[in-house]
Amino acid sequence: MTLASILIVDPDIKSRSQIAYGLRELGHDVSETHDAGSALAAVRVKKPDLMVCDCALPDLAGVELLSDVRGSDEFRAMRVLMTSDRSKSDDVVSALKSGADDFVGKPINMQEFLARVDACLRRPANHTESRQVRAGAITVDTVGHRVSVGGNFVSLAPREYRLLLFLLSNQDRVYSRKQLLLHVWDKDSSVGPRTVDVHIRRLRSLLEPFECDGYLQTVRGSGYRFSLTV
Amino acid sequence: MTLASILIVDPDIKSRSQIAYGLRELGHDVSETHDAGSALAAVRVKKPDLMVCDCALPDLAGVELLSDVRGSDEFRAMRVLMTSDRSKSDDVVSALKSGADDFVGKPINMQEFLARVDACLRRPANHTESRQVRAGAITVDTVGHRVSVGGNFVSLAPREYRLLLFLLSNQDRVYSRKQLLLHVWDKDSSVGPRTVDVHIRRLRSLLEPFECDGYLQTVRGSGYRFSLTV
DNA sequence: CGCTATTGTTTCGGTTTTGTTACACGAGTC
DNA sequence: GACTCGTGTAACAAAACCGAAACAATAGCG
Repeated sequence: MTLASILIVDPDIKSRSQIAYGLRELGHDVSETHDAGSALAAVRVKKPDLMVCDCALPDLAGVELLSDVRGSDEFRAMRVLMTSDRSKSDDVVSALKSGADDFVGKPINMQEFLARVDACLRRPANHTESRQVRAGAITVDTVGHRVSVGGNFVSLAPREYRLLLFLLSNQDRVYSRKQLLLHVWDKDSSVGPRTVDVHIRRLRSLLEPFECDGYLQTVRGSGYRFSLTV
Repeated sequence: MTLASILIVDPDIKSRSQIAYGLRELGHDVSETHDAGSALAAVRVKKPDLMVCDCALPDLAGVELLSDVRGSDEFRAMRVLMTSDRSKSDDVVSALKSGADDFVGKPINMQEFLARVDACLRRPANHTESRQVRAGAITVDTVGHRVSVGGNFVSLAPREYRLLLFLLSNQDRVYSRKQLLLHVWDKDSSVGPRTVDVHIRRLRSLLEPFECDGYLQTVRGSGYRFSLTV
């Protein structure tokens, strides 16, 4: 990643333009915003490789913006380098703990800053997707598309997999057949509601050898629910 | 990585013991050395997860020790955090450029230091462009573009090689045909998705004599995956 | 230029998956 | 207890999907 798209979030025009200048010198594609709101908008549009963000923003703490980004599936992989006044030494710790890739104190030493930016971009993305969804003995590896129950791999048909994953990620909630069709089947598919029953049954019989079939619960008159408690 | 094995390389007893104390407080397994020579020996024996190394060593520049480590296949993955007197501002840049994972200036702010150590350990190993990629009996030499299975060299066509290497370096992940086309074929090439099937098949038949064809797994409805576990 | 290795396409056939339907069962209600 | 509605179960047929193989196009090489 030699040339990157970088977003600077800093309310202070002076340091913002100083940073922007240094990065543009190196050929990076730089955008600038002054608060968290416009930063989020810019992130959605530009999908930058790196966000350089000050800890003190007018509308939201920089660390909270960071948490927001790390919490979203879509932008979790984006690198984030936080900055802050050197006097506020707590910021370093809280920024790094919240998942910042690096931190640079102000006033900025441009040589160091650029070296750290480079290092950030060179590194493989850190905060990768959350892989596993778990419930009791059941584990679903969403990246490897694998399901294991009590350590044994269980092979599921595609639709069974999607159904189980959906129910597992939304435990303790009842879904009507119609709702399940909406979420697990294609939105426009015209499939009879009894189809859901059949798939629930198939899932149950697959989970039965491990005594996990009870987690798929029928709610008479309403639909189905996944829950560990009876 | 909550508890780590950490090696401190610093000629100055004071800062060395200060650092060691802070790390031990957190429960890490800490060793100490004072120069590059004993550091290399210690690295070989202890295989630490992280080396904290000062830039000014009596027998060798800290940055050169870093380069040595990064140059070896065996220890490339070790994290390295460099330290140096804050006045010597060049050190930051040269350390990061040489592949340090992070840098902290002295005098050390212990809170910041520990947060940065944590961040280092949390991150996936960075400098992993190792010469060899391995999985089970399969070894891919990325420099010599050679593949051996159980000691026997296997000759692969270019595309087969790229496909195998890609899947091997991303084990246990399912890739759709589209994704594979994106990664293994050229980004804009308009190639039919079934082409992937054919290449998977060819790879399988090449691996079959060594009973490794099972590692290339079909995930019905989703794509393919390389995995050592069935 | 001609040969060969590589690469992509297509077709065919078998298997798995999937939705439907028919029927049995069982809980709740009167 | 009998009736009814909703659900469980099993069998079946259609559709989707993948593996295998044959074939065509292309590139590389002498």
